[in-house]
Amino acid sequence: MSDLPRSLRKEPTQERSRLMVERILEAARAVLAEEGYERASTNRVASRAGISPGSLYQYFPDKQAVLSGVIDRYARELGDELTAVLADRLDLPPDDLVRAAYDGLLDVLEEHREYLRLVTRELPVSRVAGHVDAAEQRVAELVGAYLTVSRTPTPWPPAATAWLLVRMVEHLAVDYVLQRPELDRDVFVDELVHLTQAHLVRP
Amino acid sequence: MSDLPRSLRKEPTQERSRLMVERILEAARAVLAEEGYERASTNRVASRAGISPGSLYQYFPDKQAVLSGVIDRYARELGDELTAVLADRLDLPPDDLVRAAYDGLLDVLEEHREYLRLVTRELPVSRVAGHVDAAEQRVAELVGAYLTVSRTPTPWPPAATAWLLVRMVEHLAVDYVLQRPELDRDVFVDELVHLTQAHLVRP
DNA sequence: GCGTGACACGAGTTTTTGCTCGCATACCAT
DNA sequence: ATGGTATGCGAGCAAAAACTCGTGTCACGC
Repeated sequence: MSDLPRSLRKEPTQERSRLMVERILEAARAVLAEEGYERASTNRVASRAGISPGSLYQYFPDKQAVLSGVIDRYARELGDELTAVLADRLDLPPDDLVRAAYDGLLDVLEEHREYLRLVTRELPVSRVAGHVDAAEQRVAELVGAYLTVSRTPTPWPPAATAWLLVRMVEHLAVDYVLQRPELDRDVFVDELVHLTQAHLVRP
Repeated sequence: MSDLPRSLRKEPTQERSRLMVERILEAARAVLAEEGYERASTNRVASRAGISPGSLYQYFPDKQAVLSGVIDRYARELGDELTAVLADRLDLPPDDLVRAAYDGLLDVLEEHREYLRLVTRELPVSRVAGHVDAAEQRVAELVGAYLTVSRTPTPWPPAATAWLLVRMVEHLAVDYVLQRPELDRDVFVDELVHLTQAHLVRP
């Protein structure tokens, strides 16, 4: 029932109200992306959505809940796609797996480039951290589980290795997508694979 | 003289006014760190500094200038220390250089942990980007110059190699300092060195 | 059809924001 | 001392913010 503790003020029951929540979140995303964090006021979001402020507050208890909604949806979406991409490639032979996974990762990030910029550049990280951490956690767990199950020999405890690899690859991949440096994509992916193997395979 | 184009409204000439600018920046830093970005209003900063709003606007043209001042000072400070630490170790034998540099890097970051959290977690990155980019640029240039001068064989153009190394090491080091994972510091530094060499030395 | 609750509205309240301005005080050269 | 300039004050303004509430509309079960 009310399993959304303070994220939504009331459960939308009719179809049009579900659509209303949709419009609000979409408008919030657009305002955030186009006008920045400081100008993302509830009034502006409502106006952009073509609705009245009152309607917004019918579903969201406060401004923070609206922004959280945007981030949450995105983090969940991206987390879903990432874990799906990884899971999809889990049965490949280990030699191809890492490259295929990073290739898929870049695809997903490219696809959500705009949204990625919004969450990582436009919002104060502290407001995003909780939601994004959850998504990162899922990926790190998946990686850790794979390392354990596949009995890949790891130089560190699997959790620590997963931490390092996920952090390293994620940051580099996000920077690559957002900054588009003069660096061929295949060369870049090769390097991610190379670095990963360098960590895993010790002399 | 007026080499601070629009950052300060007027050049503080007397001693007490220089102290006032100081108090404002310190108060802004404290409010930002303790209460977060949204609550960092000019009134609150002035009140925290124990001065009047009017005095704040005597030196800063607008709110943005105050926040910029905080970030700018920090970015400059950190950039100075980082380049100093690196430059200091530039004459070490290449085998020790990288490790010594990363060790120094971690020292500097640890030392500024609070400030680091403020700039990387509390502020919208888009507001920080310009200032931090400058500091990162200095470091990347230094690394690129070293690679060129020392005739270190690089798999990529020096600029691209510098980009990858700086991004990788910086992100991992910042995450390490801010998240304090269960990972021995020496082991971590060793790994940074290992990864660096893995990139530089190709099979 | 019709009544009842869900839904949407938007003018309006209250609070906070960024910022100014007239006036008081402190400083320094003379 | 004295005058002028630099500095500091804080009440207060206009704009914008978050959020409410009384009123009206819709849609669905009966």
